[in-house]
Amino acid sequence: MPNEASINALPKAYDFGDVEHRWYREWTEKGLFTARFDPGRPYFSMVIPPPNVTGVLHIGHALNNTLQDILVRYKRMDGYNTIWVPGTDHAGIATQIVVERRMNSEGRSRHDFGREKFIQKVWEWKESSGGRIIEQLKGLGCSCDWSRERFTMDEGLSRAVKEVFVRLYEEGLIYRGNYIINWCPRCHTALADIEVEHKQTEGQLWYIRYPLAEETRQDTEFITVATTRPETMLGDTAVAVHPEDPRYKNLVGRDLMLPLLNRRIPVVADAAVEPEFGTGAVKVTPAHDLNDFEIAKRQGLQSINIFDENATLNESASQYAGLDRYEARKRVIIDLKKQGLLEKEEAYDLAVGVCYRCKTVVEPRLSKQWFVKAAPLAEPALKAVKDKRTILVPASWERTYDEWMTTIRDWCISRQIWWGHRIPAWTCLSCGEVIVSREEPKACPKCGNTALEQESDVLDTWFSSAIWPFSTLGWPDKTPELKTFYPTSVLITSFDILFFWVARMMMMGLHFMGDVPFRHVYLHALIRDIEGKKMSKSKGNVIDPLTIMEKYGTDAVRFTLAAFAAQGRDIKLAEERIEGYRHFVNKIWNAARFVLLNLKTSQGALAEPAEPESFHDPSERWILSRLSQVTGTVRKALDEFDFDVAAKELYQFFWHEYCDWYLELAKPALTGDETDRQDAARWVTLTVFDHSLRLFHPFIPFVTEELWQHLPGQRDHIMVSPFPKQIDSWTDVAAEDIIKQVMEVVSSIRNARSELGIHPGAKIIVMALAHSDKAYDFLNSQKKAINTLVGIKTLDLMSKEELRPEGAATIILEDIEIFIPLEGFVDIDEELRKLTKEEDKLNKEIIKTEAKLKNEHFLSRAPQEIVQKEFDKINKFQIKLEKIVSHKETLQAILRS
RNA sequence: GGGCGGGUAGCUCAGCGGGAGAGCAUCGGCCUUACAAGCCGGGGGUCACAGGUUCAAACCCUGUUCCGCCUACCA
Repeated sequence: MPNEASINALPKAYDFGDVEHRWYREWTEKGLFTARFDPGRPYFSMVIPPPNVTGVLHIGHALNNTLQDILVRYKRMDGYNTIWVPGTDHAGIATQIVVERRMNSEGRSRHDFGREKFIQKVWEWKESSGGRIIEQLKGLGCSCDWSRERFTMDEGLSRAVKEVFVRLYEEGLIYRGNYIINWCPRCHTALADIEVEHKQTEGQLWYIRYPLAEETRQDTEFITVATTRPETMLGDTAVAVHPEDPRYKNLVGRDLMLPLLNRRIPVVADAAVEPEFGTGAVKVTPAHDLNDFEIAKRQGLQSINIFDENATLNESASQYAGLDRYEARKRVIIDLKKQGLLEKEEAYDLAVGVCYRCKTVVEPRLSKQWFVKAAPLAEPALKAVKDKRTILVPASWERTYDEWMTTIRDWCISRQIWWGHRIPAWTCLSCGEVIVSREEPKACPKCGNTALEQESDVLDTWFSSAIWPFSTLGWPDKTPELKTFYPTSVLITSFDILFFWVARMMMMGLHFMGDVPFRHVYLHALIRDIEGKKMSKSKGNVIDPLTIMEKYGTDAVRFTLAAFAAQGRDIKLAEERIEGYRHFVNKIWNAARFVLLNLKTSQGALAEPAEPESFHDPSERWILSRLSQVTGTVRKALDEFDFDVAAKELYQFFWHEYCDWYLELAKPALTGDETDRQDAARWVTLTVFDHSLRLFHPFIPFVTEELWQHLPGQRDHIMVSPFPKQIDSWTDVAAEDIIKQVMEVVSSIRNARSELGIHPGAKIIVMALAHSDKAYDFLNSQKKAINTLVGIKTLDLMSKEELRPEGAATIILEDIEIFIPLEGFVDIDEELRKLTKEEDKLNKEIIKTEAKLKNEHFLSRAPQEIVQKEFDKINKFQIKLEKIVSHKETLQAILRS
């Protein structure tokens, strides 16, 4: 891009269309995203939360990755060795469902293909349609090191997964066993506890009579049990009561006849039974309920599995076999009613578990699965956060993290699907020995038999995600990446996967790397619609980032997300917000046009004046002072993950200080013919603009790069230019005070003009009376500036002796009075009304302040500077009040005459 | 049942001990040669309610109430 500083190069409005692609391509081609390994520099590293390979960019991804990109761009500009490792997740269940669905639409199932062929089909799908989200992340501007992109199923990561599994098994931290797990009848697989969502549902509690077996009946005919799932009675193997419950004490040990199936089941005593609930007697279905399973273990009861993988009743349910679970429920109730065994039916709310992928109601089911022992891994992970080796931001999540880590249960990691990391375990068909190994074993090490069968289950996708921070850096090899960039600096993710992912990475990172996987974890909020509801396709309230990026530009979307990313609060997003920030991007664009127009130059960089502070105008010293402060604020905010603070500070500064005031103040100097003044103004105008662009760049990379390239001087790329630093020598309190006062005078004149209904273009005369030498000097030196900003004919300074003009609108400031003489224009009654209003307000303030100052406690206990402030305040009020009263008298005199 | 967060301008939210703020919306006036996707100006709030601590409370404490979310094996 040539450095032609010509406004002709910039159209009137920002058209982001080709700009975004052009710069992204150039950044990539020049390898600017590639990790840096310069010795002697600090490092900054992140791994991306890998999106599902089936995924499409949604607004949550857009937020998550915008925040990451802001940080990494900031750190890269600030001189760090940066790496941002991207990649995707193989998403076992989700991906398998996608591919199966395609097959189903062709009337085939995965079983028609068989395991190997099916997996091949998934890979084919992945190559052709998967990873679309990667392209979308590029569209978002993400500066990931794409040369290091990983996939959880790629060769290296698969090797890491195998290594982790084998080591954990050898250490006794992975085991296999028969337990109750959550079974999804739709996905045909086990799920981990946290993969089950609980949905509050209106259900019923059915009270069923279980008759005592005939020969054991004595005083009692039956026991009534209460259940929300009557169909599971078909798998009952006992009824349990509390051992101390007097109602049932004499029944323990007797037999019941299980209705409908007429099977004998015993009454057992178990302390887990809550006598207060229901009837105090519980039906025990060990194969389909966790509690019942525990009771059965203690009481030595058998388990009867009554469901198949679809949650359809199997042959154990005899006459009910082949029925779906809900169909079976209806039939069971009808049949019980017929036999007079249904005592009553109550409405009852309960939380049913559903699969987090497909929302199907899960079925607790006894089966043989692989588990990770959680407690030994959780303990160091818990401690690392307590010791602040990993800092959670916002810190309020620590409590939740602690809670989860201390109540954590073993993690079921086996899944009965095909797409995923197949568990590296083999069973000897001859002696039953289980062999876990990195390589496929040739023969059983115990009996030597060569007939071995590999475990058909695959691992939970989160198992491979848990090692992402080091597997992506090359583990188990000792790579330079691993050495340079682990532990990663920050993980940015959404709080809803704190348990699924963050906690498990903590466990695995500490266990295998001996150090935490990240120094900071920044947990951002969820994006909701404007009513605070979760966005979902079914509700139709989704904001699609791709659509709005196309409509408003990527920069506008990014800036909006950053500006709304306040810690600890959900983001309610509406499209209008994005539109607002598009206007802002356009404002920057137009400011650039102005700046370039006034540089009127195709020359090289502007030289910095020898001693800027010595001859600059107050407006110039003021804007440089503000720039320096803002730079400090932005840096601090980014360092503390206050993205919204940084974005809003920049917005406010650029628009409402630089554009609204500084550029307006600079116009006369820029367009005038005093060379010195012009040079100074040009230098300041350009310097502040240049610094602003760089401060903005992490937020809005495209427009800033485009504009920066138009600025004069030799230019590389803004994304690798230094991030501005606070310059203390630019701080200038005196200049800030002057400009603050200019603003006050200007605003008050504009206000009066507007309220008087005077056309803004009318070249009126304004007179000003100073009540102090300081005020006089101020007016004298700044009258040109005031003139420029208000657009008046002249600002005349009055001497104290002069009479106040009659029939003039009057503005009373602290030690300045301003008159707009407009005979006939001024409504004296209206003026009096306004003055009285202001008088009342002042009186109220004075009374309030006086009360404070009369309070001995206040005088003795409040800090000295606060007391002084109150004295100053009342002083100021009184001076102003005097003038108001005096002016009122003048007006009243006019009215009387 | 337990935990967390929140009720501040019409809307979305900052502020979290010392004179109530922003953006958007709204109303009025301006095509002022960077920008009408703009400029200038205005109106609008017992900071959920009730107590308490303090010289001083939107801000700290207690209680009440309403709204979110997370968590939980009472069948």
